[in-house]
Amino acid sequence: MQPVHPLPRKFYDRNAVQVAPALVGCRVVCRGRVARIVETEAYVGEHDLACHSRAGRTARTEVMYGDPGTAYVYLIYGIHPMLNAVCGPGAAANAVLIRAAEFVPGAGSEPWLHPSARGPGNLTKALGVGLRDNRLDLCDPASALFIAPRAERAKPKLLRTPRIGVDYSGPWATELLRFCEAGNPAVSRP
DNA sequence: GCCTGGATTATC
DNA sequence: ATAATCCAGGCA
Repeated sequence: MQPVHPLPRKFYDRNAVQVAPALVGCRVVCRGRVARIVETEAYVGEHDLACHSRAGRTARTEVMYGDPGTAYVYLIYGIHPMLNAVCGPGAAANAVLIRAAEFVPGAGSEPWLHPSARGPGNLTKALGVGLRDNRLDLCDPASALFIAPRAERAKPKLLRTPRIGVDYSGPWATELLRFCEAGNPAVSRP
């Protein structure tokens, strides 16, 4: 078996709208558990009214201005950690939210406890991603958390839809910035 | 300091 | 439809 190696920093050093579709099919590796990404969302910077960096540099968003390829993990509703990958270009404060992934048979991961439990909160729970993982370098193979390229050759068939849960963001609520693998049952919603 | 609300989920 | 649960961000 080839050692699974992380995507390089340059992969992330571009707009989230480019990175988000490219991450579908890639594998999240967290402390020995592996999951194949099937759903992502792009948050495209300060002008995006659904993006946390709309507030500019703050204690929370500082990580988004750091190196592309850094993990941005935050707590939503006081309950669920959300996993993001910081994108660029440079310090453009873009990020991709990893919303759903599927169990990979024989890849060292365990099946999800509840196959019906989907969505970004359940993903972090299943993988063991927590707030302590905020600011981890996703490009470091020694990192407890990183993302590896697609195992399969073919690019997944993608569906493009508005993002989930951003109704407050006015015109940005309808932008087609969510990318799902077509027909995959692990996607949080059709 | 105080107040509001959220990139969600499970349950009624 | 709504509670759970807590912190970031805005404003005083």
